[in-house]
Amino acid sequence: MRVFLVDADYIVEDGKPLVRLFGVDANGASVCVLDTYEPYLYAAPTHVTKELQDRISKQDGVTRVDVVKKNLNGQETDVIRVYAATPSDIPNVRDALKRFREIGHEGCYEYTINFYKRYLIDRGVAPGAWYDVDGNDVKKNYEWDFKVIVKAKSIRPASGEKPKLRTLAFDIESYEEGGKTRIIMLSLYGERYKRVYTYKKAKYASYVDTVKDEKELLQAFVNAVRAYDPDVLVTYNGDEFDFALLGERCDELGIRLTLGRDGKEVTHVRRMRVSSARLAGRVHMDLYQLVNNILKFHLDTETLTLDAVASEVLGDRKIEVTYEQMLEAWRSGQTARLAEYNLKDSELTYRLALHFMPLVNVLARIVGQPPFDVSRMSYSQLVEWYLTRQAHAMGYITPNQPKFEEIEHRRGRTYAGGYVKEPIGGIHEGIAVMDFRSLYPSIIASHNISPETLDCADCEGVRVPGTKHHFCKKRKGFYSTVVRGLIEERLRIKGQIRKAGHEQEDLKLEEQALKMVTNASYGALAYVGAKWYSYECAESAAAYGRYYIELTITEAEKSGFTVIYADTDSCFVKSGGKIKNVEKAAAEFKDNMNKKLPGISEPADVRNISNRGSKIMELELQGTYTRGIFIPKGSGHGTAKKRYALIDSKGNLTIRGLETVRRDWCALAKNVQREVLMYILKKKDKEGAIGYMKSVVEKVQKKNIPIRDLVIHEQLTKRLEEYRQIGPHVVAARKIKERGRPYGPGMVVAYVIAEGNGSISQRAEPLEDASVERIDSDYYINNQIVPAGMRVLQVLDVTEDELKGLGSQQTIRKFVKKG
DNA sequence: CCGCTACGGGG
DNA sequence: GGGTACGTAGCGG
Repeated sequence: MRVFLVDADYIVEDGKPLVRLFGVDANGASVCVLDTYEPYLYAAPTHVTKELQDRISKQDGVTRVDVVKKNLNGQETDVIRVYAATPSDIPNVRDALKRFREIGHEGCYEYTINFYKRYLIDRGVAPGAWYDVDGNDVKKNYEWDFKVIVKAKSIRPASGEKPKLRTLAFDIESYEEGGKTRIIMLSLYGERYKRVYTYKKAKYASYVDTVKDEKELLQAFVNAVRAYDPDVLVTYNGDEFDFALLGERCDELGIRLTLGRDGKEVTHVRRMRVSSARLAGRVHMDLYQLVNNILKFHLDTETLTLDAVASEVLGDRKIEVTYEQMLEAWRSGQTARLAEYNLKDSELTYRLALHFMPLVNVLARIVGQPPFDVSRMSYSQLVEWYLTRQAHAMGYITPNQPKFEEIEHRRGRTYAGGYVKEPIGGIHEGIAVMDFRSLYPSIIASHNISPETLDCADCEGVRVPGTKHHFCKKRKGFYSTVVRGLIEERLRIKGQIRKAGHEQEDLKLEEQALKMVTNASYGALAYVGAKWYSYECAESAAAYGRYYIELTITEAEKSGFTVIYADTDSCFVKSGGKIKNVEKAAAEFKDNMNKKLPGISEPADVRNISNRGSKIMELELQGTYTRGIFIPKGSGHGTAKKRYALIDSKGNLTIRGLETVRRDWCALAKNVQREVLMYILKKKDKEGAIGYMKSVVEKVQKKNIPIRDLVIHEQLTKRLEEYRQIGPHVVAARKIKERGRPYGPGMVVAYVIAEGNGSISQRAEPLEDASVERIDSDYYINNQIVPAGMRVLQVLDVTEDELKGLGSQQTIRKFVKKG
C-alpha cells in the first residue's frame, strides 16, 4: 500500500508506546499505520563503567541500557543509551540521572525530543512524502474513523503524485454579553461544500442552517466535520481563538469536541507560551501561525490579518463588516449579511490553505517533521529539526536547549554584525542592486564554520578576517557540512528546473523550501536560544560577511561605480560618471566578482575541502531602477533600518523601512507619505511635494478633512479596570462607558485626538462623540502628517517649518532666490 | 533619555 | 516536554 504521510503521534497500549502515522492512500482514503519503537535518552558520564550501567538499569522506568559511540561536541565518545518503557518515563529518568555524580545536570541529551519525532528521525520516515507500507490489517481492533488501519511490517520510501488531501476550513463568530462569550455563528468551507450554522432566524441563503441554540450549533459542527471527514482542518488563529473558545463553550454546554479520527477530543498541546489545538488523524493547520512564523518575511503586508494576507496572496478580501456592525447585526437580527461575512472568512482560509499546503508539505519532508509541527515552527526551529535529523544520521548528539541562565549569559555577548555603508542621502538615478545569494550560509559552507572545527589544535588555519579564530582545514565540520548539503541540494534542484525548461511546480516549491531552511541556518547559529548556538561561529560568519561586502564595494568603486548604499549582503550602485549602461556594466561586474569568490575559484584557506564545480558563493544582480530616494542614518527616528524607496522603469514602487502602514497612524498620514514618494520619484517634483504637504497642513488647520481620515484604531485587549497603562484608546473606551454605550474587551476603539487641556491620551475622544471642528489640528499636523512627510522630505533638505507654511528665514531665503 | 509595559492574530 | 518569542511603540519618570 502506498501512503502519503501527513502526521504522527503516539498512544500507549498495554504499557507500550505505539506510534501512529497518519496519511492518505493514492485514492485519498484515510490510513493509520501503527508501529512500535522504544523511547530513550542519552547519558554521557565522565566514565562508562559496567557498575554505572547496572545502577542506571535499576532506576524506575528504565527498561535497559546499551553503550554507543557518538560524536559529542566534536569528540567520539562512549555514551549510554537509556531506554524507558513509555515516553512519559523519559523526564523522570532524566531527573534521576542528573543526580548521578558521573552524569550531572548537563550530562543527559535528547530527552526533550518528543517520542513521535524521535521515531521519525530514527526510522528515517518523513511526513509530506510517499511510502510503501506493508502491514497487517488491524482495523477491527480499533473503533477509529480510518478507512485503513495497519500494523507496520515495513515502511519504505516511495514516490507518487500530488496527494488527495481533503481540506476543510472553518470560522466562528462570537458575541460577548454579561462577561460571557458565546459562539453565535460558525461557517465551514470545503471543496463544493459551504455551510453556516447559527440560531437566529432570518432570510438566509440556502447554505445557512438555523439550529435551536448554541449547544446544537456545537453539535452540528462536530457532526459536519466528521461527515466531511477532512484530512486537513484549517483555521486562521484557531490555536488561540477558535479552538480556545470552542473548548470553553463545549465544556460549559456539555458537548464533546470529538473531532479526532480516533473519536477523541481536541487536545491542547502546550508550546512555549501558547497552546495549539491538535486532532488525532487530521492536521489542524492554523494559518496564522504559519504566516506569523514564516510567511510574514515573504509578504509585503505589515499587518497579518486574514484580510491583509488574503488580499495580498489571493487578491480577494473579507466582506467589509466592522466589529461594531457585527455586534449590531446580531442584536438587531440582521444576520443574513453576517452569515455571508462568516462564510467568506472560511472561504478565504480554505483558499489560503490550498495555496500554502504544498509548501508546508515540502518543508515537512525536508525538515522531517509533521506539517502540524512544521507549520508552527519559527525559522530557527525549522533548521534545528533539520539539523537534529542530520545529526542523528551522521552520529552526532544534538546539543541541549540552553537553560534560562545560559540564554541570559549569551544575550550579554554581542559581536559586530553586517557591514552597513551609510546611504548617500537624496535622490539617485540609474541604480543597480546586487546581492549575495544566501551570503551567510555560503560563508558557513565555504569556510567550514562549525562549532567543532573552530580553532582546532591540529592545524594552523587561515585567520578569519578581523578575528582571532580559524577553522580546521583537514576535517569537515558538522554544521558546515549540513549547510553545504542544503546549498548543493538547492543548486541541484535549480539545475533540474533549468534543464526541464518549462515550469516545474514541484521543483520550484522544493527550491523555495530549501532556500527557506538554508537562509535560516545562520540564525540557528547566532540565535541565543538555539541548540547549535556558537558565539565564535556566528561572529566569524559575520566577519567574513563584512569582508566580502567590503570587497564588493571596493571592487565596484574600482570599476567606476558610485556605491550609494550597502547593507550586509546587498550593494546599491550607480554610474560614477563614465558608465553609460548601468545594467550591462553591473552584469559584467558581478561576473568578474564571482570569479574571485569561493566555490568558483577555490578559496585559499579551504584547499583541502572539495568544492570544485559548485558555485557556493555567488553575487547576483537583483534588479535595476530608474530612480530612488535614500534616507540616511540619524535623520528622524529609528536609525538601524534600511529606509529607501525605488521606482523601476515600469513605474513599480518598492518601499523599504518607511512604515506607511503602521496601525497607530491615521489614514491621512499614510496617504501623505505615499503621495509624497510619488511626487518625488515618479514626477521628480520636490516643489510639488512641498506644495502638496502645505495644502494638506492647511486643510487640517482649517479642519477641512473627512473625520474618517483622522481616526486612529486601537484594540481593547482586556477589561478596562485591568489596564495599568492608560493609553488613548483606554481613555476613549472609558468615555464610551461613562456615556452609557456598550464596550468591552476585544472592541476596536476608534478615536480622534481633540483640542483642550491635558496629555494627548486624555484628549482621546471616541469617534461617535467627535466632531471635526473639535479635533486637535496641531496634534495631527505635528504628530501625524508632518512626521510622515518629513521622513521622505528631510532628505531633500526640506524643513518642518516649510511644510507648516510658517515662513522660517530659510524658507523665505529660498523663495527669494527662486523668485 | 531610560525603563517598564503592552501588543500582535481572532470576535 | 524545556523554556520563558521578539521587536517595537507608548508612557511616565
